[in-house]
Amino acid sequence: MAKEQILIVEDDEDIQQLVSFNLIKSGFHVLCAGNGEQGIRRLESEKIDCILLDLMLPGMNGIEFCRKVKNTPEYSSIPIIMLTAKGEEEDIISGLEHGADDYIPKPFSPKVLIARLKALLRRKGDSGEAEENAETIKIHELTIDSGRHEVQVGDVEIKLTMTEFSILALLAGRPGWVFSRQQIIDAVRGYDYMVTPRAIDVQVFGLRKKLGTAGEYIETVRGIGYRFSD
Amino acid sequence: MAKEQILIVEDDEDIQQLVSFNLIKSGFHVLCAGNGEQGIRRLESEKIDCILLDLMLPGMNGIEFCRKVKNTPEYSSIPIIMLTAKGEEEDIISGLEHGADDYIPKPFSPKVLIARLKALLRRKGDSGEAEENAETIKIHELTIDSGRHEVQVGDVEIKLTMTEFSILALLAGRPGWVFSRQQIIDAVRGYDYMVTPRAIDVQVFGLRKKLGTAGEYIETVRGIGYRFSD
DNA sequence: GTTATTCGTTACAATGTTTTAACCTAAAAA
DNA sequence: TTTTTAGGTTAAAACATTGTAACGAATAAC
Repeated sequence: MAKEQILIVEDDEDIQQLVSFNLIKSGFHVLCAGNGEQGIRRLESEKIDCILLDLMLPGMNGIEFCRKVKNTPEYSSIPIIMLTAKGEEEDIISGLEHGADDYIPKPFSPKVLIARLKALLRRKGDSGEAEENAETIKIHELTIDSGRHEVQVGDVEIKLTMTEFSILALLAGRPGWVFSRQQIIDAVRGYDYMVTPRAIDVQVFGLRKKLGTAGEYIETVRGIGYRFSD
Repeated sequence: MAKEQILIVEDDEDIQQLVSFNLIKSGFHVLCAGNGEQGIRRLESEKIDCILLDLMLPGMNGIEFCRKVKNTPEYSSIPIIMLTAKGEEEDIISGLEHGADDYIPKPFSPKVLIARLKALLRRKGDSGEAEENAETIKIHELTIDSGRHEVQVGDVEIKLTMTEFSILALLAGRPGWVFSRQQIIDAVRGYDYMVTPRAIDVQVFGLRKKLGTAGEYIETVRGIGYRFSD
């Protein structure tokens, strides 16, 4: 997976540096903004995966920033973690009310920060992909159960590897739709995964073999890619 | 369904407020008590659907409160979620032994709290008033008693550690379902607990060893995680 | 304080999976 | 028909995942 970009909106330079240092050390890309206006501008120009937001800001305050982000459809799904000082309970509540996803009370240890950040991104990631996961796909005599990672042809269970399973689930999830080899790679291994497209052919070959006659549902579209027949 | 009434027993006002706010936002009715005695009085005067209980309380402590509630037939079916600080593992076990239904380690995010609470109420709701004990899982020759933290293979009792027990209960609670290592960590240690996923392998190894032949029910799903066979 | 327990980490070997590259065949284009 | 191109098939190499043991830190029990 590509490095995630984190936007820090914080006016105190020391904290900004501290946080930024730790994030970079943990493998994130970091952008900084010293106030709300600058933060918004950063959002406009870059793809941000998560915002770390100090509530006490000069100019536009944290709550306002939070509201603005969450009210902009384009950014509303970006998770926000508030960094809050003691005695800002009022603001914490207000922030959560305006759509912030979590808060970390100051002083916080870098470890806690990283842990929470990762947890949040993980949760976002899960629910994001879950949309494609129609729990159980039934098509022709095939049953594809994502929850148990199991495929059946009729009543016979077929043992598939992770990649084979993912490809089958992808194709069968949209019968009739043609996927290019690159699309399959992107979906199954993530963008920025570098392989020869031909690797997919080998996977499809194995898949067809294991599925037996049902393997014929996986059709080759010459010059384009593969699809599952409907 | 009518709004569910939640009783918060917690002496720290900040936390009380924060939790209460989030519960209200999620559509619950909330009552608060600053200590155990007050909590009992609330129970007497109102119909409570779930109790959120801080273990560190002035006066009557959390465990005692827990015991009292669970020993009163009238209240014994009310689920209790403990809010526990780090380093209270002893108390967690003790609490679970005295009938608490779940625990959430501090610091917790409001979202996690809500999620767990809803999950618990759903479980209680499913089994209904009819079946009091949804706490014991029986599968194959295994008996897993969450209430008293005990596992038996046939008639032989197996001594498991907290973590091993939780993992087993999680997997066996949904046979056939595949859990990723990360899901197991989130469920067992709380969502922002940072460990290598491989720590789960080691736990599973120990678990299989202790369970003997029954350990074979814990299946490895290569590339994904583990599951309990059904 | 000392000892025992639990849990996370790391290292290594064993095993399984995925990619590559090669060659072969079938379909389209010339 | 011949040439070109895309896809099928296979084996070997590269890579990833898992089981397992050993170590160490943190905590609880003595």
